[in-house]
Amino acid sequence: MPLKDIMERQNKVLEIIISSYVGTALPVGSRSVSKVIGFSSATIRNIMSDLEEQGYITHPHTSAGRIPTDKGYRCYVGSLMRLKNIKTEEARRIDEEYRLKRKNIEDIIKKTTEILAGITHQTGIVLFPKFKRSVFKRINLVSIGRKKVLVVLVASTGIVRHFIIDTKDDLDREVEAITNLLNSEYYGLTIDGIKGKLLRRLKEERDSSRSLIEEASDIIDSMLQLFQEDELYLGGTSCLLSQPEFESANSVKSMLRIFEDKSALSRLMEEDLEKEGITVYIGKENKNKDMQNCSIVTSSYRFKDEFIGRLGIIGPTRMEYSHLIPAVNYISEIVTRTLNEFME
Amino acid sequence: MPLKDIMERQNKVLEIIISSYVGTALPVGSRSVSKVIGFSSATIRNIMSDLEEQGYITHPHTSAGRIPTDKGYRCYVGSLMRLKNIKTEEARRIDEEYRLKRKNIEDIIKKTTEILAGITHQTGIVLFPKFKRSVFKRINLVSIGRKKVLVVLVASTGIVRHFIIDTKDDLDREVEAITNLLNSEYYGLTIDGIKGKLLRRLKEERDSSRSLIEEASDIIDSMLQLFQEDELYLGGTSCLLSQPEFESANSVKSMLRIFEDKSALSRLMEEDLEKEGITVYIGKENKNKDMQNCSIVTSSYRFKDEFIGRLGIIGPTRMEYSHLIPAVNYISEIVTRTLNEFME
DNA sequence: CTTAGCACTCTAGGGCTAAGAGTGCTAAAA
DNA sequence: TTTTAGCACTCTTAGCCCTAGAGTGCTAAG
Repeated sequence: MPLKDIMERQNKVLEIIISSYVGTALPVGSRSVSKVIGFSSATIRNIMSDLEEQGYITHPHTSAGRIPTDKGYRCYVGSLMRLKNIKTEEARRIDEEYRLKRKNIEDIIKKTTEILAGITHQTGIVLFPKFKRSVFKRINLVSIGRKKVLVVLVASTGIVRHFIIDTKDDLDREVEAITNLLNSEYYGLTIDGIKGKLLRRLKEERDSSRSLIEEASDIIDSMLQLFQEDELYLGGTSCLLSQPEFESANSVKSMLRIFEDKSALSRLMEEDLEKEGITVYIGKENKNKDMQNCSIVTSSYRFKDEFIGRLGIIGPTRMEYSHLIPAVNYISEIVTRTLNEFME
Repeated sequence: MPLKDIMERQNKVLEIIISSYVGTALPVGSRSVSKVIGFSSATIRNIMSDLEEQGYITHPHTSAGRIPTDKGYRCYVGSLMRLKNIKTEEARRIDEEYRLKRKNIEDIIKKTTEILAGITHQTGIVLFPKFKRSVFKRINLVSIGRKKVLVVLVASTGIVRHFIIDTKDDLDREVEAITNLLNSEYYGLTIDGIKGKLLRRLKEERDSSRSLIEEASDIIDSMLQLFQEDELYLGGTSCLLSQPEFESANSVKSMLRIFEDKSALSRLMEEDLEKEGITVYIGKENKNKDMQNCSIVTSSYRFKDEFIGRLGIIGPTRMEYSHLIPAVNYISEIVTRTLNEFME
């Protein structure tokens, strides 16, 4: 038999093993594969033996069937798998959710985690839009007490951030002037742009209207601090736990550690922010130890052709990639559309 | 022996059982109690038998020591327990955390969940200050596009909420007028007050400056919606899980369900909002099934003598009440002070 | 009322066994 | 040369029995 056919048969067997294991979480024996593919169980055993040698599948123990390795899943996701179209029923449900008017971006993002979880039955993850990356649209200072000013920032993406600062002097009268100054000076710049421009200004105008500039400088400092923060939202953390891989308390705990210390997840998503399309990390491909039994499927969403955030799911490596990858993709497109529509 | 002494000895034994069990999570045998109290193990067994009959302790099985029942803990918390003073080291740590300048209330509240968890080694819970209950201080409308207005609300407590509304007309010019109108009309009222006043206004001025009033009405509607939401923050969800009661995956899952569906917890805390001092719910005293292996210790925090929110901890019924109750109390006092100072 | 003594109960853990699932190898069949 | 049938082998799982140990409850004596 020519080499091509051997490969093809191996692939077919691997595919059968994976799709069976993904559904049942039970090791797959040669007999059950033989029923699907037509060859005898002995032949299948030979093929399986080859697949195991090449590292695509393993044994939990001698007398058990085979289960896919991370490498097996990777091969499946990379070439074997046929992506399924998202079900019209699901698409309808998603569309419906986003058709409802939302009152701010936080609202949209939080809802998105729930939708991700609801559709995929995994835990939904959304990295909040990066304020840092979006351009500055509007600042408003509101005096709310003696020497207390509320600063409200609006980015072009519609993200709003606010913080309260204590000013050196009572600024009640000057609030409007500073607001106007900041707005006209910095409109349309990114945060980095604002910072640069501010520093130049400070050098040029050492003497004139000093206190105003100083106050503005304080405000920008607070802003910069505020934007360092990553915000990561999770949804459907408990629906995951009905999966058999979380029968042991230990695996549940490592999952919880992931959920609680969000920094690892958020770093991971941030690194891939600029990546077009879907990214999949399978098991050991994750650097974080707690995540090495998990797969993570993510995709970035955009605002006016700029990637501003990323969303996806995390679950056991045994997940229905062929179905979930299109789902994540679809949701990221809808989020993109919704955010763009939200700001017209 | 007079009745009083019998009672006293029973109490003493119950206290020993509880404080031992709280520390080790191991059933307490008669011999170990006898070592502490001086009587022989046989005597202790008699006393234990009485305590069991009265429902304060049980057996996991015949040949095991005793463990406290919910009723036992209740009795301990209600009368037996001697509250310990908070350790100066802990108090110092807490004070330090709150001395750092925070940039907004969300920040303070989130930090508080972490501090609660860090000090008590349970999961920290904070019910966000009720916007509904605080009086209106400042509203700001910011035009951020054609027919899009950002509404920023500031309550006297310093809580800030924002939402974006679509207006019927392009309001760019009128934004300031509406802002001023709303500010002067409604300053110092609660939400309910604003609603009432608005409705009266609408009736009186059927003809004059109609569109203005209509716009204002829209805004208030969105506001009212926004304040229905409860916000509950949790911290230290995974530190709990090192406790032996969470060895079984099932118990972990029911805990996760509590964490994920926050509405039950938040309802519970809201109900007790007006209660002075510490509230403790032990095991079956909780109506929610998932919580029946847990105890919840909470206390309200205030703004200017008004209860505005509530904070506390949730953990296994086996917790060090004598130590944790003062800790929760202390933190609620510090949060009260911090919030009041934050707005002077 | 307290205590010593003793029989009794129950759990946890180890060792053993049998059933079942699935493999790997070999030799025969296609 | 590839496929298949057959069979011995391995390993897990569940159940069973047993023992050691912890702790009780009861009784009778102090």
